[in-house]
Amino acid sequence: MTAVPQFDPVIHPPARLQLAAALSEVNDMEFGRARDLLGVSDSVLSKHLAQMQDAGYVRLRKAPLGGRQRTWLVLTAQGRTALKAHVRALQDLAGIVG
Amino acid sequence: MTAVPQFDPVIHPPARLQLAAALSEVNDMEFGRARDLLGVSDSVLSKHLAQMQDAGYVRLRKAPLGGRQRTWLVLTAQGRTALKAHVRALQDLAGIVG
DNA sequence: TTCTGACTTTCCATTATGGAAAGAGAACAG
DNA sequence: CTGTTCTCTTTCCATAATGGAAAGTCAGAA
Repeated sequence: MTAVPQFDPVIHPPARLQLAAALSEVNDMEFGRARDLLGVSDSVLSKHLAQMQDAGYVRLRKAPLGGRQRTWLVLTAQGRTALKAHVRALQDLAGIVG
Repeated sequence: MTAVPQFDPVIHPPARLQLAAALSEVNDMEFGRARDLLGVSDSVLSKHLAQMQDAGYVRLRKAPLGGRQRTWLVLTAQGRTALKAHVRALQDLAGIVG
């Protein structure tokens, strides 16, 4: 009996919403940069990424940089679509407010 | 070191965001109607309302209707401002996505 | 082989959210 | 006046989410 539109639970939480939005701006982003951007610990980012991967919204690409292995985060087409849909639902609210 | 904008924690959670948005459309709304709209129990709505009242975003007006006492929910000016600010932050993300 | 850097996973604490049930106050029935 | 009923509130509990610290993993450096 939920008369209101539901939001995507994978994307709605602040940390993941901000991450998805940030990733939508670029082709990819380094793990460490994303961690600093969100202001969370390694473990926390890693766990958020696991959820987003399970949903198929993010893909991790591991490649060496400066000798060391680094992880690059990429928003998938599916992730971009989900983000757009979520934002559209929010914009509907925006429209309501005027 | 949070480089991303923060959302209003009182308004961001789905249930309260939807409630705030719904209240922004009308002058007031009956408790029971809001409860059905959100699809939650009396106790849950009551608790969400308590948080929104603490933040000064909602005011409860008790008045009789059909003999019985009813509670009407009203979004305060402060609540409307907060909702707008929150929505604007979300629209910035929307802009990012295109 | 050992050490390091860069994540990942486990462990634990805190907080949020939700429902059921008990409470509280007002109005109605008798 | 007393007992009920209606309409929320508050309390009690259970579950899930989120976060950090610390331990674990793995590839490349030394």
